Amino acid sequence: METRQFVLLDIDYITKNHIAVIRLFGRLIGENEGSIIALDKSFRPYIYVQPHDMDNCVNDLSELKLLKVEKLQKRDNGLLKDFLKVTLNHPQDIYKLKDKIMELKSVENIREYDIPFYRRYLIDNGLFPMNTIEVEGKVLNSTHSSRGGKCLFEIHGEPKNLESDLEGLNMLSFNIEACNPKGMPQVKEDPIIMVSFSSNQGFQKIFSTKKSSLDFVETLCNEKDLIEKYVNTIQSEDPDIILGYNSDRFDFPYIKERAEKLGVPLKLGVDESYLKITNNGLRNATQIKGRIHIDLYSNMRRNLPLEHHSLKRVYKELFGKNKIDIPGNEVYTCWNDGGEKLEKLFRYSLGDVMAVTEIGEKMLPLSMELTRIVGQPLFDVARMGSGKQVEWYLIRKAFEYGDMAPNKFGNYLRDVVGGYVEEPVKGLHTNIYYFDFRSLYPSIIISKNISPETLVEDDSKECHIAPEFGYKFRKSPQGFIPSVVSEVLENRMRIKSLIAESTDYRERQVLNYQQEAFKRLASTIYGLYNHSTFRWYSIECSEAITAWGRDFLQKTMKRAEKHGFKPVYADTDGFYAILDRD
DNA sequence: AGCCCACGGGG
DNA sequence: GTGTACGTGGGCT
Repeated sequence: METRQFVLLDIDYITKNHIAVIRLFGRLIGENEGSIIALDKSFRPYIYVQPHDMDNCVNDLSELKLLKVEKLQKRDNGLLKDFLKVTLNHPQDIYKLKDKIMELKSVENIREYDIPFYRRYLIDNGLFPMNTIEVEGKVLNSTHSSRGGKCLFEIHGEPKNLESDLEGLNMLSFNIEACNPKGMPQVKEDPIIMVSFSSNQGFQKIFSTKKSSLDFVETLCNEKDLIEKYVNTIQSEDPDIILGYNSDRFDFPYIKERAEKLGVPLKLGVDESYLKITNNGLRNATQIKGRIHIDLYSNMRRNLPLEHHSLKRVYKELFGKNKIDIPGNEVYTCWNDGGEKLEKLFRYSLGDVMAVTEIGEKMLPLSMELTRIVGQPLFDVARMGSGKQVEWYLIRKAFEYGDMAPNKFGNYLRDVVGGYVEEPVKGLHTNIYYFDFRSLYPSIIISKNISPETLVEDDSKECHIAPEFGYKFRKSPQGFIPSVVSEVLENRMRIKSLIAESTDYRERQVLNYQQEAFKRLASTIYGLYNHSTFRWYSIECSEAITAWGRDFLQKTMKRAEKHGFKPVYADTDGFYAILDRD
């Protein structure tokens, strides 16, 4: 038996002899260097069955080809209930059998049937991507490469999650150029004329089909050679993270189609697998096995509230600097006229890709910390909205607490009355005081124990009663959502105190990203209560929170007025007031 | 006011 | 892929 430690970058499963095998992709740390693919054959897919009648249900299920059926108890909506854990051979079997199981008369419902296999694996094993994982087992195969070799490993026993710092990951940004005299390049006609690279390790290079005296430009004979060079560069640089700007929707689809046309295999994965473009709704997402492809454009749209998100605009916002710009419609003439214009095009292209690296270095730490909290792959977390991030965090918490996750609900949004607002009093005010609640809504969730399962009809227990609506929330025991929210806030406070103690700049930076990530999670949760796509959806919880919010704010304003403050503006969780000294 | 649809961003 | 799906703003009814 051997031990390996690695940063968990990515995860998927493959099928071998009809058995699903989990693959963990990682960057080795410690004595061994390079990348690792660790196989785990031991994990099986399962769902929960909620029976009408336990005995009949066990009987009915025995007719189906199932691996195992076990009775167990889980807390569901606050009550301990009996369930059957149904284990199957292959994740696909769930897709095939879930309707059949649902149709059985003895079955009331099926639960947790739509948690993807690799996510289930991460949750059940307590593993967090972008953390260090320790595995025991045997090396199946190992080869050497520029960055320390590749190791194929078979896991025996339980993988362990170790707390550790995250550093030394190789980020490579790329950017392609193509041009058309009349507008956007057309993939059917217009070849790729250059590919630019920049890494956080100082690698900077342009491959092009035209010559240049610039030392960072290397010339290839034709487009086919250029794309082959592109593949070779990714394999030799062997990045953990590949960055692009709008690469999900432009660079990768473009390069893929050109490569197909020219017959170049795009073996970009650490296992030499092909890139895969998946359709996530309207969006494309390009996956490369063992590397994390992040399209910073979507990240910027989510995290920077700007009027638009061109690379130029985002770069200016984050660094206050302008980069060399060539308007899209001039690329064609620069390329064809050559000379100084062409040199400028090369410099522009390199500038773009270097900007992508800079933005990545600045913005990715938050996504990485979020990944380490949410516990799903960075690739996924980077493409999730904050609502989905929270939901996956909660699904993991539910597992930890022994709670059954609710099923998905619906797909609509209900309008709920928001916070209390008083329009500003016109005029120039001096001597202004600002009163605000710290994390108002999260605090209300905790103090009023607002959770779907604490909402009760009867008066038999001690309850908090919501203003305006009269909804009753029992005072104890603490509800699922309130306990998660308080855990999140406690974590944030703990991290803030660590920041205060720490003297190491880098450590403080990481901690600061962590506390920001927790803050985002906490403040997102309340807003999800009125999204029917949220598994813990509850219109009553949503209404109760804002009702208490309005109540607290108005009461506080009245008390302030008694002490001589005159409110001039109020909004949701705070108000401005002037103090009359006359 | 509500519904549907296109767009973003890339050269 | 244990399939699923963005947010917003404008035009139209």
